[in-house]
Amino acid sequence: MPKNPYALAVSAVRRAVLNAYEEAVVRGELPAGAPEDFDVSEPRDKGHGDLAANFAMVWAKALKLNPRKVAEIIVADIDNGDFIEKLEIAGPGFVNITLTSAWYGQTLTAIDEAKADYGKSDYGHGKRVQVEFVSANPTGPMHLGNARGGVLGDVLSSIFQWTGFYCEREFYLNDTGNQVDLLGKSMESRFFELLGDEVSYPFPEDGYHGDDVKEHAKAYIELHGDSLKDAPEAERRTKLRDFALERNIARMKEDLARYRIVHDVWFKESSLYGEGGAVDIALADMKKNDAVYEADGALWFAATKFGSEKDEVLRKGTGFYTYYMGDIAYHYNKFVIRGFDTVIDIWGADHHGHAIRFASAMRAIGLEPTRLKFILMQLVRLVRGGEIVRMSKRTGKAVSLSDLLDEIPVDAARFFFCSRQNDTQMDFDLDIAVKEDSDNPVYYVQYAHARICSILRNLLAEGIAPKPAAEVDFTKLTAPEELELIKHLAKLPQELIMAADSLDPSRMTKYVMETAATFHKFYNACRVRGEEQSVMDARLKLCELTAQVLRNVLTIINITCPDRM
RNA sequence: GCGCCCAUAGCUCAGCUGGAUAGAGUGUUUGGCUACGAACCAAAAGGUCACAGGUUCGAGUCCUGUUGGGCGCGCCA
Repeated sequence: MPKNPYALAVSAVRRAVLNAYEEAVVRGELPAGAPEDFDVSEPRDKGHGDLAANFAMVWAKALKLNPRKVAEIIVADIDNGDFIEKLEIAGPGFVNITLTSAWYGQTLTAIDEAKADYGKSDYGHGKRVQVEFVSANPTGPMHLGNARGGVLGDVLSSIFQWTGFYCEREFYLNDTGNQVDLLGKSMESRFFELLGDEVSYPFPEDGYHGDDVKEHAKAYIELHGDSLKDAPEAERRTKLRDFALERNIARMKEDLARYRIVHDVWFKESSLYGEGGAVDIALADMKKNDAVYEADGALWFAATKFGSEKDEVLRKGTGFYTYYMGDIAYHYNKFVIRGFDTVIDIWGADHHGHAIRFASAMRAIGLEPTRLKFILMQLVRLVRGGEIVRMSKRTGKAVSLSDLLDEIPVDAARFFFCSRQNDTQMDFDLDIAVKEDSDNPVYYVQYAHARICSILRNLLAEGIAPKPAAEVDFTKLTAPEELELIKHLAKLPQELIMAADSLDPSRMTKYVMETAATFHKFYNACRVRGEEQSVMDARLKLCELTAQVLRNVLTIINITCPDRM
């Protein structure tokens, strides 16, 4: 498994401090009873060293001593080990730590050993995680919310895979229920229209008015003729509905593939129903837990017994199950039947009420609610020329994912949607996204990579290639810009772990932008070509490894990493 | 009415889960290529972190209230 240089430094510091404390207690210099928990992290201000520890301030209260006094005692007798160069007491009692050149060298060596795997860890210990995302209604084209959720889910899944989880990407296909029936009715109406009968089946008031339905109906007639005209109504609607669904699903898969998203599983809602299906099993469980009752001709979930504010209908008076029941059965299937340890559902923020209510459903089927996590995305608004864009110019309907991809490159779209935290509302500025220059952050990052490739090419043309890490003297790297860059590269594995913990893929775009910025600063401060041999070797290696890190992160975000641009 | 989310520089956003003098990008002003890619870098300017309390060594970050914006409260999905 690749190393995590940042975590190694942090734990080395922590161990050294705790050891020094134990010895101080034995000598009677400090009282026992200090809490073990304290923070070792990178200080905000770079002038405060590579790492800073706050143990003195955390302990001061418990030990009834002045924080600076505590710090002095610990620092006076600490064993520096391999990684700590020096410790300084500062401010109210912070201890600032400078790391040794050995640590910097080991960091670069670790990256060189792991290469395309650098960043990976076994943090997840193979735990099974499922990320369900997009799950767009198959009654029409995907919208911008799906575009945002698509990238979030896709990148989050990659983050889980990089941090040692087993992760599947899933699309929940709502192929049954009112909305889909309405699609069947809309198809039926278009079908008769095309056959010249506009009166027998008037278009449903709340039907799907889009041209896509007309096209589906036309295609059906071209393929199968008009035989359905005389078929029983139910059969006709079902056939037309399924035909439209299949075509919509195929189109969604195409659009998603174009967007570089491939789901492992497309799970059909309809498969939950029927004899012995997940609905039956989950319902039996709920009955066992005394969670259901009948009233007013409907079957109810006694959600108030499980923490909700009001009860919910599971089976309507019509005999059909509600979406809620389907969703309970679906999650029963995920956890109990398929054995996922954790499930992440990525939904639009308009579903947050449902997300909150779902905790009681989890309890009712005997599952710990925290195993199910929701990411609720706020709305996306398109902005062009300072104005909010509501409709697509071409179709007059809401802007769809494929409309968006017609207009801007996939790299830019993915990077942009991944660059904001999911709980913020976001404005997508088309003017910037469409620009292929440095205003667009994705090019800033790609430029850094192309620039490094150019350096490597130029030197290779002169017969100079990067050497293996073991043959490079990294102690030659001493400039602040060099050390900053190495420190930043060291953080990738930890950054991935934090992204997995906080379910926040935007950390990766932030990280890679900072990687690019840190490199550009180094580039402007330090030359590679023409320096003394050992310095050149070290800097060239640093360039090569920076490019490697950029590639690894861009692979996670799944955007291209050009050698030239 | 009740519930969830949000509010940080003119604009778009960070702020490492409570740390030291609140940071980037963009826009404005200025400087840096006969030297590895100037799609870059450096500097200046720009702030009552919506408002008022509270918690503690320490609050943009946590708790309460207020204001303003988004969303939700169905035998819809």
